[in-house]
Amino acid sequence: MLNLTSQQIKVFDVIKNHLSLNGYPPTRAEIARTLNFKSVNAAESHIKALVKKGVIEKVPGSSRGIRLVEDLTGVPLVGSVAAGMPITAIENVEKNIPNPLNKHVDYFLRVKGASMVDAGILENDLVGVKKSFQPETGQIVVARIDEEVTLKRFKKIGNKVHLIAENKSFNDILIDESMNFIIEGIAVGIVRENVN
Amino acid sequence: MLNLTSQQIKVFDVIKNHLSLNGYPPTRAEIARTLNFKSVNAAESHIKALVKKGVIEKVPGSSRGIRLVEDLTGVPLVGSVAAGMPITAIENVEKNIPNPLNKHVDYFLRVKGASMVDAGILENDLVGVKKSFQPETGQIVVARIDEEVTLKRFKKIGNKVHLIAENKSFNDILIDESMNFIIEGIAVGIVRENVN
DNA sequence: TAACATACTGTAATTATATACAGTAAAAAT
DNA sequence: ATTTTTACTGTATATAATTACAGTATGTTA
Repeated sequence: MLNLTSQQIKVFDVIKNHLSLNGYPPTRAEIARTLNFKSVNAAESHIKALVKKGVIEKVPGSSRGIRLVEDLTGVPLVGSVAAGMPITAIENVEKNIPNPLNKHVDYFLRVKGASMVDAGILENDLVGVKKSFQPETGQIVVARIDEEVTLKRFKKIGNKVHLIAENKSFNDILIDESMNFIIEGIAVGIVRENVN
Repeated sequence: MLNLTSQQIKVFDVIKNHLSLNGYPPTRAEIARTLNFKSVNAAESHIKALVKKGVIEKVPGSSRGIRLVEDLTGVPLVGSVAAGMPITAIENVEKNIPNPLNKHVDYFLRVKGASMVDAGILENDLVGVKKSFQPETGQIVVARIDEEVTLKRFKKIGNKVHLIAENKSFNDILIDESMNFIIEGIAVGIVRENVN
């Protein structure tokens, strides 16, 4: 997906949007119209460039014969978060997965460790996360403390934030001023790819 | 989806398959070729009938301008199973949901009760199920005992089948000849639509 | 029993679409 | 410094595609 020029990205997005809106790809003329090209050949040339760069495929002779190479539907799955990176940085994204939850999900995060087993969240589960900075007490949140990303239950007592593990063998965390602390989002669902 | 004739179903399936294989709908000529019609107008007439019956939409003047009205992607979600019905009978299907699991799922079944909480499977979780009649010991299965559908861990000891609940307050079930017993499938994944 | 729906074949016309070729111009890579 | 890539306009053409019209035949509904 990299190495695309800004114009090529525009053309790519027109194709992508046309597909999701109409259920079939646009013609050269439709692309040109959308981007105010006065010649259909402008679209054709961009399509050739996109094919050359491997992001789309062409079916020669076939009307609307354009296919997206990568599956861009679904929600990014973040396996582990590299230090100093925003969670959804491309470098962290393993793949895209379809969203089965009937609500908005910004990303899925793979759970490390067993700190939430008593809430029915196991290691390697994928937590559907909605970006949010104002969780309510009782919600399960994705928090970042000193560059480490963790899943805990959020509780505000007075104006102190407690992060509660749902596992007797784990200690709760009390946030204080010395910590580099931020709420990344709220857990809204779970996907488990394996049951044993 | 009902009231379609067998030929109309064939045409509908050609459209559906062409979409999933190629990413765009077929032309009249492609439909005719696939079904060995000698006239493109046979396809055109069937398309008109399908539009009239409300299962597809046409975009007039647009090449390949065919849309499926119902979203047929995804996997059926079965809420509860009516007595005497096969699990995936249309009557039991709540809706279709996209499959986030990287493997084949025949249907999702909504979990009733808390018998599997110690395996991290909570009430109202959606279990992704693959149809199978030969589970291995240790696998979590969907079983039907005397018309009741239940989720348990399968264990074969000698030639006796035990269905183990993963919850101390539940008793295991030992299957005997008097029971009307069948294995419906194997759990391959979980989707939880709500976390609290 | 008439009207309508199903299920096609066959022809034809208009329009939709892909795509090549000929240019121009500027930026980027070699 | 030259080649290549990007980014278009403009023209043209062969073919892809929709869609109407004219039939034939059978089965179903009113």
